[in-house]
Amino acid sequence: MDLAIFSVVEDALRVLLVRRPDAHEEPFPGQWALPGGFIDLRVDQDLESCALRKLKEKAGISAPYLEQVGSWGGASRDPRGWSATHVYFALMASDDVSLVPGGNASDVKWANVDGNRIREKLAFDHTEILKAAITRLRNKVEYTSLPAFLMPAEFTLSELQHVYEITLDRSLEKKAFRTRVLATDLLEEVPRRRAGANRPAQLFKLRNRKHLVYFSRALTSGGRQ
Amino acid sequence: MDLAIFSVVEDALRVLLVRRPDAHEEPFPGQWALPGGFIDLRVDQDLESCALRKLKEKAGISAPYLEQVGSWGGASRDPRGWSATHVYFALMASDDVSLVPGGNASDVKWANVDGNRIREKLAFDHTEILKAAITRLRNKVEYTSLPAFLMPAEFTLSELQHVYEITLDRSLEKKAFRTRVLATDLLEEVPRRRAGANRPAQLFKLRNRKHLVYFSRALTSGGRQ
DNA sequence: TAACATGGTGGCACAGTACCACTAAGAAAT
DNA sequence: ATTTCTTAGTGGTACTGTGCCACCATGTTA
Repeated sequence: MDLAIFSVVEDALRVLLVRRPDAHEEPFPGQWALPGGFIDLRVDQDLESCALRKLKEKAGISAPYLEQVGSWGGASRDPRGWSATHVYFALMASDDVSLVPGGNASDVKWANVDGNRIREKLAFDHTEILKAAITRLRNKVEYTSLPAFLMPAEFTLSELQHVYEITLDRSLEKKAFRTRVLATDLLEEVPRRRAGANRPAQLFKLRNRKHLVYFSRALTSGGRQ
Repeated sequence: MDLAIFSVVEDALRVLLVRRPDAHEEPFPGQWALPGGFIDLRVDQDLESCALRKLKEKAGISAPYLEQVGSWGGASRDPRGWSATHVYFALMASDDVSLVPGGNASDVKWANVDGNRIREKLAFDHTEILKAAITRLRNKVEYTSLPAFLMPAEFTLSELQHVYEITLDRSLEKKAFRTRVLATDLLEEVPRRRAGANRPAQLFKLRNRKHLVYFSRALTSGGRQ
Protein backbone atom coordinates (compact mmCIF):
# COMPACT_ATOMS: atom_id res chain seq x y z
CA MET A 1 0.00 0.00 0.00
CA ASP A 2 1.43 3.35 -1.07
CA LEU A 3 -0.09 6.82 -1.00
CA ALA A 4 0.42 9.93 -3.11
CA ILE A 5 -0.92 12.68 -0.86
CA PHE A 6 -1.22 15.98 -2.70
CA SER A 7 -1.79 19.49 -1.47
CA VAL A 8 -1.24 23.00 -2.73
CA VAL A 9 1.11 24.86 -0.41
CA GLU A 10 2.61 28.28 -1.10
CA ASP A 11 1.36 28.39 -4.67
CA ALA A 12 2.78 25.00 -5.59
CA LEU A 13 1.50 21.47 -5.98
CA ARG A 14 3.22 19.28 -3.45
CA VAL A 15 3.32 15.64 -2.50
CA LEU A 16 4.10 14.15 0.89
CA LEU A 17 7.28 12.08 1.21
CA VAL A 18 8.70 10.03 4.07
CA ARG A 19 12.27 8.93 4.65
CA ARG A 20 13.05 5.20 4.62
CA PRO A 21 14.49 3.81 7.86
CA ASP A 22 18.28 3.90 8.02
CA ALA A 23 18.75 0.30 9.14
CA HIS A 24 21.04 -1.61 6.80
CA GLU A 25 18.82 -4.65 6.39
CA GLU A 26 16.11 -2.38 4.96
CA PRO A 27 16.06 -1.63 1.21
CA PHE A 28 16.82 1.94 0.12
CA PRO A 29 17.94 3.10 3.61
CA GLY A 30 17.56 6.82 4.21
CA GLN A 31 15.97 7.49 0.83
CA TRP A 32 12.73 9.38 0.24
CA ALA A 33 9.63 7.39 -0.63
CA LEU A 34 5.88 7.64 -0.84
CA PRO A 35 4.22 6.97 2.52
CA GLY A 36 2.73 3.52 2.84
CA GLY A 37 3.32 0.18 4.44
CA PHE A 38 1.95 -3.28 4.77
CA ILE A 39 -1.70 -4.19 5.08
CA ASP A 40 -2.60 -5.20 8.63
CA LEU A 41 -4.83 -8.22 8.10
CA ARG A 42 -6.29 -8.00 11.61
CA VAL A 43 -7.23 -4.33 11.36
CA ASP A 44 -7.90 -3.48 7.72
CA GLN A 45 -11.24 -4.71 6.45
CA ASP A 46 -10.34 -3.87 2.88
CA LEU A 47 -7.88 -1.85 0.78
CA GLU A 48 -9.68 1.45 1.23
CA SER A 49 -9.79 1.22 5.01
CA CYS A 50 -6.08 0.42 4.95
CA ALA A 51 -5.48 3.57 2.88
CA LEU A 52 -7.57 5.62 5.30
CA ARG A 53 -5.65 4.25 8.26
CA LYS A 54 -2.29 5.10 6.67
CA LEU A 55 -3.58 8.53 5.79
CA LYS A 56 -4.53 9.20 9.38
CA GLU A 57 -1.18 7.94 10.66
CA LYS A 58 0.98 9.88 8.19
CA ALA A 59 -1.00 13.03 7.56
CA GLY A 60 -3.45 13.23 10.42
CA ILE A 61 -6.51 13.64 8.23
CA SER A 62 -9.60 11.55 8.35
CA ALA A 63 -11.93 12.51 5.48
CA PRO A 64 -9.96 13.46 2.41
CA TYR A 65 -10.68 12.79 -1.21
CA LEU A 66 -9.32 9.32 -1.89
CA GLU A 67 -9.07 7.45 -5.17
CA GLN A 68 -7.31 4.31 -6.27
CA VAL A 69 -4.65 4.87 -8.91
CA GLY A 70 -3.81 1.25 -9.57
CA SER A 71 -1.42 -1.45 -8.50
CA TRP A 72 2.18 -2.15 -9.30
CA GLY A 73 3.83 -5.52 -9.01
CA GLY A 74 6.91 -7.23 -10.34
CA ALA A 75 10.09 -9.09 -9.66
CA SER A 76 12.46 -6.16 -9.82
CA ARG A 77 10.74 -3.36 -7.90
CA ASP A 78 11.99 -4.55 -4.49
CA PRO A 79 15.48 -6.10 -4.03
CA ARG A 80 13.97 -8.57 -1.57
CA GLY A 81 11.97 -10.23 -4.36
CA TRP A 82 8.61 -10.23 -6.12
CA SER A 83 6.21 -7.74 -4.56
CA ALA A 84 3.03 -5.84 -5.30
CA THR A 85 1.53 -2.65 -3.96
CA HIS A 86 -1.83 -0.92 -4.18
CA VAL A 87 -1.62 2.81 -4.79
CA TYR A 88 -4.10 5.51 -3.82
CA PHE A 89 -3.95 9.24 -4.26
CA ALA A 90 -5.42 11.67 -1.76
CA LEU A 91 -6.11 15.38 -1.85
CA MET A 92 -5.69 17.53 1.26
CA ALA A 93 -7.20 20.92 1.89
CA SER A 94 -4.48 23.51 2.25
CA ASP A 95 -5.62 24.56 5.72
CA ASP A 96 -5.18 21.00 6.99
CA VAL A 97 -1.53 20.99 5.97
CA SER A 98 -0.44 22.55 9.25
CA LEU A 99 -1.40 19.29 10.95
CA VAL A 100 1.34 17.55 8.99
CA PRO A 101 3.77 15.96 9.58
CA GLY A 102 2.56 13.72 12.36
CA GLY A 103 5.87 11.91 12.88
CA ASN A 104 9.40 13.26 13.29
CA ALA A 105 9.64 16.41 11.23
CA SER A 106 12.98 15.44 9.70
CA ASP A 107 11.53 12.25 8.30
CA VAL A 108 8.55 13.78 6.51
CA LYS A 109 8.39 16.58 3.97
CA TRP A 110 6.38 18.15 1.20
CA ALA A 111 8.10 17.93 -2.17
CA ASN A 112 7.39 20.26 -5.04
CA VAL A 113 5.87 18.81 -8.19
CA ASP A 114 7.68 20.18 -11.24
CA GLY A 115 6.11 19.26 -14.56
CA ASN A 116 5.17 15.67 -13.89
CA ARG A 117 7.99 14.72 -11.60
CA ILE A 118 9.78 15.82 -8.47
CA ARG A 119 13.39 16.64 -7.83
CA GLU A 120 13.93 13.87 -5.26
CA LYS A 121 14.99 10.41 -6.30
CA LEU A 122 12.56 7.97 -4.73
CA ALA A 123 12.94 4.44 -3.42
CA PHE A 124 11.57 1.35 -5.19
CA ASP A 125 9.55 2.22 -8.30
CA HIS A 126 7.97 5.17 -6.55
CA THR A 127 9.16 7.64 -9.18
CA GLU A 128 7.13 5.79 -11.80
CA ILE A 129 4.17 5.39 -9.45
CA LEU A 130 4.18 9.07 -8.57
CA LYS A 131 4.36 9.99 -12.24
CA ALA A 132 1.24 7.91 -12.87
CA ALA A 133 -0.53 9.55 -9.94
CA ILE A 134 0.36 13.04 -11.15
CA THR A 135 -0.78 12.21 -14.67
CA ARG A 136 -4.07 10.84 -13.36
CA LEU A 137 -4.58 13.96 -11.24
CA ARG A 138 -3.79 16.33 -14.10
CA ASN A 139 -5.98 14.52 -16.60
CA LYS A 140 -8.90 14.45 -14.23
CA VAL A 141 -8.58 18.11 -13.31
CA GLU A 142 -9.25 18.92 -16.98
CA TYR A 143 -12.85 17.80 -16.77
CA THR A 144 -13.79 17.53 -13.07
CA SER A 145 -13.98 19.60 -9.90
CA LEU A 146 -11.09 17.72 -8.26
CA PRO A 147 -9.18 20.87 -7.19
CA ALA A 148 -12.14 21.79 -5.00
CA PHE A 149 -10.85 19.17 -2.55
CA LEU A 150 -7.60 21.10 -2.26
CA MET A 151 -9.43 24.22 -1.06
CA PRO A 152 -10.07 25.42 2.49
CA ALA A 153 -13.62 25.62 3.81
CA GLU A 154 -14.29 29.00 2.19
CA PHE A 155 -12.62 30.46 -0.87
CA THR A 156 -13.12 32.87 -3.74
CA LEU A 157 -13.53 31.99 -7.40
CA SER A 158 -10.13 33.48 -8.17
CA GLU A 159 -8.53 31.33 -5.51
CA LEU A 160 -10.16 28.24 -6.99
CA GLN A 161 -8.99 29.21 -10.46
CA HIS A 162 -5.50 29.71 -9.10
CA VAL A 163 -5.45 26.17 -7.69
CA TYR A 164 -6.69 24.85 -11.03
CA GLU A 165 -3.85 26.70 -12.73
CA ILE A 166 -1.30 25.30 -10.31
CA THR A 167 -2.43 21.71 -10.72
CA LEU A 168 -2.72 22.04 -14.51
CA ASP A 169 0.49 24.04 -14.77
CA ARG A 170 -1.03 26.49 -17.24
CA SER A 171 -3.17 29.59 -17.08
CA LEU A 172 -6.90 29.59 -17.66
CA GLU A 173 -9.22 32.23 -19.08
CA LYS A 174 -11.11 33.97 -16.29
CA LYS A 175 -14.54 34.37 -17.85
CA ALA A 176 -14.68 30.85 -19.27
CA PHE A 177 -13.61 29.41 -15.93
CA ARG A 178 -16.21 31.34 -13.96
CA THR A 179 -19.08 30.63 -16.32
CA ARG A 180 -18.26 26.96 -16.36
CA VAL A 181 -17.97 26.55 -12.60
CA LEU A 182 -21.06 28.63 -11.80
CA ALA A 183 -23.12 26.69 -14.34
CA THR A 184 -22.84 23.64 -12.06
CA ASP A 185 -24.13 23.17 -8.53
CA LEU A 186 -20.60 22.79 -7.20
CA LEU A 187 -20.51 26.01 -5.18
CA GLU A 188 -22.72 27.91 -2.82
CA GLU A 189 -22.26 31.56 -1.86
CA VAL A 190 -21.63 32.38 1.76
CA PRO A 191 -22.61 35.85 3.06
CA ARG A 192 -19.03 37.01 3.39
CA ARG A 193 -16.39 38.61 1.26
CA ARG A 194 -12.62 38.39 1.15
CA ALA A 195 -11.19 41.87 1.79
CA GLY A 196 -7.86 43.10 0.44
CA ALA A 197 -6.24 46.07 -1.23
CA ASN A 198 -8.88 45.85 -3.93
CA ARG A 199 -12.51 45.07 -4.59
CA PRO A 200 -13.68 42.44 -2.09
CA ALA A 201 -14.39 39.02 -3.56
CA GLN A 202 -17.41 36.83 -2.96
CA LEU A 203 -16.67 33.79 -0.79
CA PHE A 204 -18.02 30.36 -1.67
CA LYS A 205 -18.14 26.94 -0.07
CA LEU A 206 -18.71 23.51 -1.54
CA ARG A 207 -22.35 22.55 -1.69
CA ASN A 208 -21.31 18.96 -1.03
CA ARG A 209 -17.95 18.00 0.51
CA LYS A 210 -17.99 14.58 -1.17
CA HIS A 211 -19.51 15.07 -4.58
CA LEU A 212 -17.28 15.29 -7.66
CA VAL A 213 -18.63 17.35 -10.57
CA TYR A 214 -17.92 16.35 -14.17
CA PHE A 215 -17.79 18.99 -16.88
CA SER A 216 -18.94 18.17 -20.39
CA ARG A 217 -15.79 19.53 -22.04
CA ALA A 218 -12.20 20.27 -21.19
CA LEU A 219 -10.94 23.83 -21.21
CA THR A 220 -8.43 24.30 -23.98
CA SER A 221 -5.88 27.06 -23.97
CA GLY A 222 -5.74 29.72 -21.35
CA GLY A 223 -5.78 33.41 -20.73
CA ARG A 224 -2.96 35.77 -19.93
CA GLN A 225 0.45 34.19 -20.32
CA MET B 1 -5.33 -11.53 -10.97
CA ASP B 2 -8.73 -11.37 -12.65
CA LEU B 3 -9.70 -10.40 -16.18
CA ALA B 4 -12.80 -8.89 -17.69
CA ILE B 5 -12.48 -9.79 -21.36
CA PHE B 6 -15.04 -8.00 -23.50
CA SER B 7 -16.10 -8.50 -27.05
CA VAL B 8 -19.09 -7.67 -29.21
CA VAL B 9 -20.67 -10.86 -30.51
CA GLU B 10 -23.97 -11.05 -32.38
CA ASP B 11 -24.85 -7.42 -31.73
CA ALA B 12 -24.27 -7.65 -27.99
CA LEU B 13 -21.55 -6.72 -25.54
CA ARG B 14 -20.28 -9.88 -23.91
CA VAL B 15 -17.80 -10.83 -21.25
CA LEU B 16 -15.90 -14.10 -20.93
CA LEU B 17 -16.69 -16.30 -17.93
CA VAL B 18 -15.13 -19.53 -16.69
CA ARG B 19 -16.63 -22.15 -14.39
CA ARG B 20 -15.00 -22.75 -11.01
CA PRO B 21 -13.66 -26.28 -10.41
CA ASP B 22 -16.16 -28.63 -8.80
CA ALA B 23 -13.86 -29.94 -6.09
CA HIS B 24 -15.35 -29.49 -2.63
CA GLU B 25 -12.27 -27.96 -1.05
CA GLU B 26 -12.46 -25.11 -3.58
CA PRO B 27 -14.58 -22.03 -2.81
CA PHE B 28 -17.67 -21.44 -4.96
CA PRO B 29 -17.50 -24.87 -6.68
CA GLY B 30 -19.13 -25.00 -10.10
CA GLN B 31 -20.00 -21.31 -10.13
CA TRP B 32 -19.22 -18.85 -12.92
CA ALA B 33 -16.37 -16.40 -12.36
CA LEU B 34 -14.10 -14.01 -14.20
CA PRO B 35 -11.06 -15.78 -15.64
CA GLY B 36 -7.91 -15.30 -13.63
CA GLY B 37 -5.62 -17.07 -11.26
CA PHE B 38 -2.53 -16.68 -9.19
CA ILE B 39 0.58 -14.84 -10.23
CA ASP B 40 3.41 -17.22 -11.12
CA LEU B 41 6.41 -15.60 -9.49
CA ARG B 42 8.87 -17.57 -11.64
CA VAL B 43 7.25 -16.69 -14.95
CA ASP B 44 5.54 -13.31 -14.59
CA GLN B 45 7.92 -10.38 -14.65
CA ASP B 46 5.19 -7.98 -13.57
CA LEU B 47 1.42 -7.62 -13.33
CA GLU B 48 0.90 -6.81 -16.97
CA SER B 49 2.83 -9.81 -18.25
CA CYS B 50 0.78 -11.95 -15.89
CA ALA B 51 -2.40 -10.51 -17.41
CA LEU B 52 -1.09 -11.14 -20.91
CA ARG B 53 -0.23 -14.74 -20.03
CA LYS B 54 -3.71 -15.38 -18.60
CA LEU B 55 -5.23 -13.76 -21.64
CA LYS B 56 -3.34 -16.09 -23.95
CA GLU B 57 -4.29 -19.14 -21.88
CA LYS B 58 -7.99 -18.34 -21.56
CA ALA B 59 -8.76 -16.52 -24.78
CA GLY B 60 -5.93 -17.40 -27.11
CA ILE B 61 -5.11 -13.82 -28.03
CA SER B 62 -1.77 -12.17 -27.76
CA ALA B 63 -2.06 -8.45 -28.53
CA PRO B 64 -5.34 -7.08 -27.29
CA TYR B 65 -6.13 -3.75 -25.71
CA LEU B 66 -5.34 -4.15 -22.04
CA GLU B 67 -5.93 -1.73 -19.19
CA GLN B 68 -5.81 -2.00 -15.44
CA VAL B 69 -9.14 -1.40 -13.73
CA GLY B 70 -7.88 -1.49 -10.16
CA SER B 71 -7.43 -3.88 -7.30
CA TRP B 72 -9.80 -5.39 -4.80
CA GLY B 73 -8.79 -6.70 -1.42
CA GLY B 74 -10.46 -7.51 1.85
CA ALA B 75 -11.19 -9.99 4.56
CA SER B 76 -14.56 -11.15 3.32
CA ARG B 77 -14.18 -11.59 -0.44
CA ASP B 78 -12.77 -15.13 -0.17
CA PRO B 79 -13.99 -17.60 2.50
CA ARG B 80 -10.40 -18.79 2.91
CA GLY B 81 -9.38 -15.44 4.38
CA TRP B 82 -7.90 -12.05 3.50
CA SER B 83 -7.05 -11.79 -0.18
CA ALA B 84 -6.37 -9.26 -2.89
CA THR B 85 -6.61 -9.33 -6.66
CA HIS B 86 -5.47 -7.12 -9.51
CA VAL B 87 -8.08 -6.60 -12.20
CA TYR B 88 -7.53 -5.83 -15.89
CA PHE B 89 -10.00 -5.42 -18.67
CA ALA B 90 -9.27 -6.47 -22.22
CA LEU B 91 -11.01 -5.81 -25.52
CA MET B 92 -11.10 -8.48 -28.21
CA ALA B 93 -11.77 -7.95 -31.89
CA SER B 94 -14.92 -9.76 -32.90
CA ASP B 95 -13.15 -11.83 -35.54
CA ASP B 96 -10.81 -13.27 -32.91
CA VAL B 97 -13.72 -14.60 -30.91
CA SER B 98 -13.84 -17.82 -32.91
CA LEU B 99 -10.52 -18.76 -31.29
CA VAL B 100 -12.29 -18.91 -27.93
CA PRO B 101 -12.71 -20.87 -25.74
CA GLY B 102 -9.30 -22.45 -25.43
CA GLY B 103 -10.26 -24.93 -22.70
CA ASN B 104 -13.24 -27.28 -22.36
CA ALA B 105 -16.18 -25.63 -24.09
CA SER B 106 -18.56 -26.40 -21.23
CA ASP B 107 -16.40 -24.52 -18.77
CA VAL B 108 -16.11 -21.26 -20.68
CA LYS B 109 -18.78 -19.01 -22.10
CA TRP B 110 -19.61 -15.52 -23.28
CA ALA B 111 -22.18 -13.82 -21.07
CA ASN B 112 -24.40 -11.01 -22.24
CA VAL B 113 -23.97 -7.62 -20.58
CA ASP B 114 -27.39 -6.16 -19.77
CA GLY B 115 -27.35 -2.61 -18.49
CA ASN B 116 -24.31 -2.73 -16.24
CA ARG B 117 -24.60 -6.29 -15.05
CA ILE B 118 -24.99 -9.81 -16.29
CA ARG B 119 -27.59 -12.44 -15.57
CA GLU B 120 -25.16 -14.93 -14.01
CA LYS B 121 -24.34 -14.85 -10.34
CA LEU B 122 -20.57 -14.79 -10.00
CA ALA B 123 -18.16 -16.22 -7.45
CA PHE B 124 -16.24 -14.11 -4.91
CA ASP B 125 -16.84 -10.35 -5.37
CA HIS B 126 -16.69 -10.72 -9.13
CA THR B 127 -20.13 -9.21 -9.63
CA GLU B 128 -18.90 -5.97 -8.09
CA ILE B 129 -15.60 -6.13 -9.97
CA LEU B 130 -17.35 -6.71 -13.27
CA LYS B 131 -19.69 -3.82 -12.58
CA ALA B 132 -16.70 -1.55 -12.08
CA ALA B 133 -15.10 -2.81 -15.28
CA ILE B 134 -18.30 -2.23 -17.28
CA THR B 135 -18.66 1.26 -15.80
CA ARG B 136 -15.06 2.08 -16.67
CA LEU B 137 -15.55 0.80 -20.20
CA ARG B 138 -18.80 2.73 -20.73
CA ASN B 139 -17.42 5.97 -19.31
CA LYS B 140 -14.32 5.77 -21.44
CA VAL B 141 -16.23 4.98 -24.61
CA GLU B 142 -17.94 8.36 -24.21
CA TYR B 143 -14.77 10.28 -24.97
CA THR B 144 -12.26 7.86 -26.52
CA SER B 145 -11.85 5.51 -29.46
CA LEU B 146 -11.95 2.39 -27.26
CA PRO B 147 -14.55 0.53 -29.36
CA ALA B 148 -12.08 0.56 -32.24
CA PHE B 149 -10.30 -2.29 -30.42
CA LEU B 150 -13.48 -4.35 -30.67
CA MET B 151 -13.48 -4.11 -34.46
CA PRO B 152 -12.11 -6.55 -37.03
CA ALA B 153 -9.20 -5.53 -39.25
CA GLU B 154 -11.43 -3.67 -41.71
CA PHE B 155 -14.82 -2.14 -41.05
CA THR B 156 -17.18 0.59 -42.18
CA LEU B 157 -18.10 3.73 -40.28
CA SER B 158 -21.61 2.42 -39.73
CA GLU B 159 -20.22 -0.76 -38.23
CA LEU B 160 -18.03 1.25 -35.89
CA GLN B 161 -20.99 3.40 -34.89
CA HIS B 162 -23.01 0.27 -34.26
CA VAL B 163 -20.37 -1.06 -31.86
CA TYR B 164 -20.32 2.29 -30.10
CA GLU B 165 -24.08 2.09 -29.73
CA ILE B 166 -23.89 -1.43 -28.34
CA THR B 167 -21.25 -0.58 -25.75
CA LEU B 168 -23.01 2.64 -24.75
CA ASP B 169 -26.45 1.04 -24.88
CA ARG B 170 -27.97 4.02 -26.66
CA SER B 171 -28.24 5.28 -30.21
CA LEU B 172 -25.97 7.96 -31.66
CA GLU B 173 -26.56 10.58 -34.31
CA LYS B 174 -25.00 9.56 -37.61
CA LYS B 175 -23.61 12.85 -38.87
CA ALA B 176 -22.18 13.92 -35.52
CA PHE B 177 -20.52 10.54 -35.09
CA ARG B 178 -18.95 10.59 -38.54
CA THR B 179 -17.72 14.14 -38.35
CA ARG B 180 -16.17 13.53 -34.99
CA VAL B 181 -14.38 10.31 -35.91
CA LEU B 182 -13.13 11.59 -39.26
CA ALA B 183 -11.80 14.77 -37.64
CA THR B 184 -9.19 12.63 -35.87
CA ASP B 185 -6.41 10.52 -37.34
CA LEU B 186 -7.95 7.35 -35.96
CA LEU B 187 -8.92 5.80 -39.29
CA GLU B 188 -7.41 5.28 -42.69
CA GLU B 189 -9.35 4.42 -45.82
CA VAL B 190 -8.57 1.15 -47.55
CA PRO B 191 -9.28 0.87 -51.28
CA ARG B 192 -12.21 -1.47 -50.80
CA ARG B 193 -15.92 -1.23 -50.13
CA ARG B 194 -18.39 -3.39 -48.28
CA ALA B 195 -21.05 -4.60 -50.74
CA GLY B 196 -24.66 -5.37 -49.78
CA ALA B 197 -28.21 -4.82 -50.86
CA ASN B 198 -27.50 -1.09 -50.91
CA ARG B 199 -24.89 1.50 -51.65
CA PRO B 200 -21.45 0.03 -50.90
CA ALA B 201 -19.71 1.46 -47.86
CA GLN B 202 -16.15 2.69 -47.59
CA LEU B 203 -13.92 0.36 -45.57
CA PHE B 204 -11.45 1.70 -43.04
CA LYS B 205 -8.69 0.33 -40.88
CA LEU B 206 -7.02 1.70 -37.78
CA ARG B 207 -4.08 3.93 -38.55
CA ASN B 208 -2.42 2.65 -35.39
CA ARG B 209 -3.43 -0.62 -33.71
CA LYS B 210 -2.24 0.60 -30.33
CA HIS B 211 -3.06 4.28 -30.14
CA LEU B 212 -6.12 5.47 -28.20
CA VAL B 213 -7.75 8.70 -29.41
CA TYR B 214 -9.32 11.14 -26.94
CA PHE B 215 -12.21 13.36 -28.04
CA SER B 216 -12.65 16.81 -26.55
CA ARG B 217 -16.32 16.30 -25.68
CA ALA B 218 -18.72 13.49 -25.04
CA LEU B 219 -21.61 12.89 -27.41
CA THR B 220 -24.87 13.63 -25.65
CA SER B 221 -28.14 12.19 -26.77
CA GLY B 222 -28.53 10.20 -29.92
CA GLY B 223 -30.44 9.98 -33.15
CA ARG B 224 -33.33 7.76 -34.11
CA GLN B 225 -34.96 5.98 -31.22
C1' DT C 1 -36.90 0.90 -64.41
C1' DA C 2 -39.00 1.43 -60.09
C1' DA C 3 -38.69 0.24 -55.32
C1' DC C 4 -35.81 -0.39 -51.49
C1' DA C 5 -32.07 0.08 -48.21
C1' DT C 6 -28.26 1.83 -46.40
C1' DG C 7 -24.23 5.20 -47.27
C1' DG C 8 -23.06 9.73 -47.02
C1' DT C 9 -23.62 15.08 -47.03
C1' DG C 10 -25.45 20.10 -46.62
C1' DG C 11 -26.90 23.44 -43.82
C1' DC C 12 -28.61 25.73 -39.91
C1' DA C 13 -29.40 25.92 -34.74
C1' DC C 14 -27.40 25.61 -30.35
C1' DA C 15 -24.26 25.16 -26.28
C1' DG C 16 -20.09 26.00 -24.18
C1' DT C 17 -15.86 28.10 -24.59
C1' DA C 18 -12.15 31.84 -26.27
C1' DC C 19 -11.15 36.34 -26.26
C1' DC C 20 -10.88 40.84 -24.86
C1' DA C 21 -12.37 45.14 -23.42
C1' DC C 22 -14.81 47.14 -20.11
C1' DT C 23 -16.91 48.41 -15.56
C1' DA C 24 -16.93 47.75 -10.11
C1' DA C 25 -15.29 48.41 -5.63
C1' DG C 26 -12.31 48.65 -2.29
C1' DA C 27 -7.40 50.34 -0.19
C1' DA C 28 -3.49 53.26 -0.52
C1' DA C 29 -1.10 57.22 -2.20
C1' DT C 30 -1.20 62.06 -3.17
C1' DA D 1 -11.06 64.52 -1.48
C1' DT D 2 -9.35 62.85 -5.55
C1' DT D 3 -6.42 59.94 -8.11
C1' DT D 4 -4.09 55.66 -8.62
C1' DC D 5 -3.69 50.90 -8.17
C1' DT D 6 -5.27 46.26 -7.93
C1' DT D 7 -8.12 42.57 -8.24
C1' DA D 8 -13.34 41.27 -8.86
C1' DG D 9 -16.61 40.58 -12.00
C1' DT D 10 -19.35 41.28 -16.63
C1' DG D 11 -20.83 42.17 -21.67
C1' DG D 12 -20.65 40.89 -26.16
C1' DT D 13 -19.00 38.70 -30.26
C1' DA D 14 -16.54 34.88 -32.58
C1' DC D 15 -15.66 30.19 -32.99
C1' DT D 16 -15.85 25.08 -32.54
C1' DG D 17 -17.99 20.85 -32.21
C1' DT D 18 -22.28 18.76 -31.81
C1' DG D 19 -27.69 18.09 -32.59
C1' DC D 20 -30.86 17.77 -35.89
C1' DC D 21 -32.95 16.64 -40.06
C1' DA D 22 -33.72 16.78 -44.81
C1' DC D 23 -31.78 15.35 -48.83
C1' DC D 24 -29.02 13.14 -52.33
C1' DA D 25 -25.96 8.81 -53.81
C1' DT D 26 -25.35 4.21 -55.19
C1' DG D 27 -25.81 -0.24 -55.11
C1' DT D 28 -29.23 -4.66 -55.18
C1' DT D 29 -33.66 -6.72 -55.93
C1' DA D 30 -38.32 -7.00 -57.67
